[in-house]
Amino acid sequence: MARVPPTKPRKNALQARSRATVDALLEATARILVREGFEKTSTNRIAEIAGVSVGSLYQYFPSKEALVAAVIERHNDEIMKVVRAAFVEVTDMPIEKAVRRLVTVAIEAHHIDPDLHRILAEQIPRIGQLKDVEASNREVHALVRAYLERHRKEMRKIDPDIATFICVSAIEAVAHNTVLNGAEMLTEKMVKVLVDETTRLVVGYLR
Amino acid sequence: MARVPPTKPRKNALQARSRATVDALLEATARILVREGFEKTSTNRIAEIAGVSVGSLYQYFPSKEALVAAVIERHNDEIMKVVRAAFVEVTDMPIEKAVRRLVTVAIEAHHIDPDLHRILAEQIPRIGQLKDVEASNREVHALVRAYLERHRKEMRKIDPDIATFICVSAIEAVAHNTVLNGAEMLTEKMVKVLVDETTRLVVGYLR
Amino acid sequence: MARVPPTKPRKNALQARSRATVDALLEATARILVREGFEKTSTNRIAEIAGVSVGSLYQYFPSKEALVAAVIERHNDEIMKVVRAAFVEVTDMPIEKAVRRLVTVAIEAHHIDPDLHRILAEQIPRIGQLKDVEASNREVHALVRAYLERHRKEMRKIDPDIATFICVSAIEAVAHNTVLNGAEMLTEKMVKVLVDETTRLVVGYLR
Amino acid sequence: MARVPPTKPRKNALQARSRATVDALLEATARILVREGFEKTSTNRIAEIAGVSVGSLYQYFPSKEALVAAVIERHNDEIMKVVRAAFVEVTDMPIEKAVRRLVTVAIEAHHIDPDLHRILAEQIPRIGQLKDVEASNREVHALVRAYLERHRKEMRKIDPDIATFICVSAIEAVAHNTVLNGAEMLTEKMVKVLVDETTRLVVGYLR
DNA sequence: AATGAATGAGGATTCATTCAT
DNA sequence: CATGAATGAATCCTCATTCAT
Repeated sequence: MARVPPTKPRKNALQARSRATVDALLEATARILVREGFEKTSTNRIAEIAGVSVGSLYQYFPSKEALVAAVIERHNDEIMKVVRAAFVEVTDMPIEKAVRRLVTVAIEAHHIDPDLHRILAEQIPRIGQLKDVEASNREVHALVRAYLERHRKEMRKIDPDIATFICVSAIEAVAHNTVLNGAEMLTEKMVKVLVDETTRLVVGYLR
Repeated sequence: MARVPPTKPRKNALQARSRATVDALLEATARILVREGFEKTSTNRIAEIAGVSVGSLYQYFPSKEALVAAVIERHNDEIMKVVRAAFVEVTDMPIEKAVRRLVTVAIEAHHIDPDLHRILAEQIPRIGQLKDVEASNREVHALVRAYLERHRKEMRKIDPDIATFICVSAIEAVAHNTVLNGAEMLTEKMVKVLVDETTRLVVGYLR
Repeated sequence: MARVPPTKPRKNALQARSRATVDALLEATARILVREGFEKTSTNRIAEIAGVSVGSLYQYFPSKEALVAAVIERHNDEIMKVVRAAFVEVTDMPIEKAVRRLVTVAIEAHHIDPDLHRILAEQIPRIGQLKDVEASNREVHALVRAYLERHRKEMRKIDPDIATFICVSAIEAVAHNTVLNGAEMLTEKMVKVLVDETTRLVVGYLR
Repeated sequence: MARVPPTKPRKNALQARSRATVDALLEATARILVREGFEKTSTNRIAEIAGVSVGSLYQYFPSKEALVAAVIERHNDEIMKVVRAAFVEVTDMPIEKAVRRLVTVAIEAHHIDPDLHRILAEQIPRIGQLKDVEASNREVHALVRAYLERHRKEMRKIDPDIATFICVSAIEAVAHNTVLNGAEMLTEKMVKVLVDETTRLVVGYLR
């Protein structure tokens, strides 16, 4: 059995100073991750950039992986906040409007710190099972499924699990590929076209 | 400027013995990659598993990355062979039949050595720009686009680039997520359902 | 463009413990250099002899060359201290007495750790331009030149740069060849003869 | 006792083809030595540049050092040819004229392939005792000594060994430093001045 | 709590040399 | 004789982690 590094943060960092240190560490990790890549992200360098000693780093995080996991978690939380809000907003909307909104949010969410997003996407498999990310995935599926069941009447007859899988895959794929293909130079018009088309793709499928 | 390790193979290994060595190295790399992950894939270990000395490894590959790049290339070639054949087969089929065939092939192609596929998918960004993979992406886009233009009359009016982007994203997403979600325990029935649904998704969008 | 290893020390080692480590490393390097030669001087061996881990070595020196450079520098400093003192002492002496003193000091200076001196002399070109050594060379030239100008009246008319070049070359050559030819078995009497003759050579030339 | 690599050439290479191979190897070694330095001079690279297989290299030279030794020897021979001729020419000349001629020749000899000369000068100590070079040194001393004894009457009373040591040192030093200090940009006028001055230095000393 | 010096296993890579063909 | 593929010991260097202060 391969030895897997521990990934849970060491303390809850309730104190203010601790909190600041932890933040600095996460910030530093994210920055280095983006600028240098995972291989070159060393704990010594993270500590240095965070303006903290390595010793302190290990006071709060038991391993390099724990640090990266925490960064992933933080990023994931940000995205999920946006996503959850969207689902609240969308609950009672008719399919077409709802899908349009969700697609828009999906693309927006993928554009929160897109460089970091890209790097993290690569690292997630490496860090072992991120409970957090998996949970988020499941949550998204649940939310979509719930919406679909609630709006069953607007749709053709269709297995809700399959439909969820297909819809989530399609929307995520567009959002994901959009980040990859030069996230920066994305004009508003192009986003609109993408949203229109993806909405059509999904709605057409559900009806 | 980040220093990137060289990724071009060193010799072309025309002789039989050389060819065998190279093959053994690629096989070993693939196996270790799958079983231990990229970080733990060391050149010494690769050489050992390949039953070859490290020196020989470096005779043919200038770096660890070059080795991984070659494995990626090989895997990519296999996939592309299948994909190209599918497009030939599909050229004159009507949309519905063609999409169904292409979706099927996409899922099949992602299941050629699915564990390796998963690992490689993660490594591709790390290895720098793989000319090969990018070229394949472009080729797939071109093939889809060509098909769509040829069958324009069966479809609603639609920008061919956008349509290509959407279709490729959707099909790939399903295929990709299918590998990730336990490729092994995929029943024939489930595949059929997935193919049906994805076909519906795409065809519905194009019509 | 040939890649040249970095040669600047990494930290200034202000703390006492650091200082001790650095000293041990330099000492070890010097010893191995003398006993085994440059090629066989490996960083692992240096660390071992210094009673320190390789990691610590690289905490203070970015490369093997940096270590050797530091040893050269240290040796150079020792020599220059003696040489500078000699020039102070000599400023107002008449030519004959001054030259005699300088020749004596040159030979003595070359005999500070003569084995190390020999090895280092070989390595200096290999380590790239040692700012330090070049600076010392220039300084010696400047000191000689200054002396000659100050004592112009005791000498025939002569271009000071040429004279400096000739005098430095001659004195250094004798000192250098003396170390090479079995530094150990050098009797006092022989040294006296050498000093006498070299003094005569130089003074004869200047008058 | 340190293991020293063998330095004697393996065969006498009487055959024409052999001769050509050996020449190509020596030429290649010299070129790489000059262009890349000793560390980077590998036997594989030498063979490649020489257009010969490594195997063949080892047919003629038992080790890398043997190869370098042979290059040194060849260079040394060239220099010694010139030097010996000079001594023949000079035998019956009066001191002043003779010294002037010898100094000129010394400078010229140091400028036969000066880049190679520089590199070799560094390597000679590393290659262990080069019988050849030592012999040449002794021969030069003997030639000088012989000349001095023959012309004793033109000189003051002086121990011939000491005188030889001093003269050889002085002349070599000037020649050596001249190569080191930018051999390339040496004008004829500067050479003349150097010769004049060095001659004066040495003759002044002997008289 | 914080510090940062020290650790040392481990990994990538080179290169002189051999030897089967 | 020539070839060049194969060898593998040896080397440099990194970096996660610990622990005395």
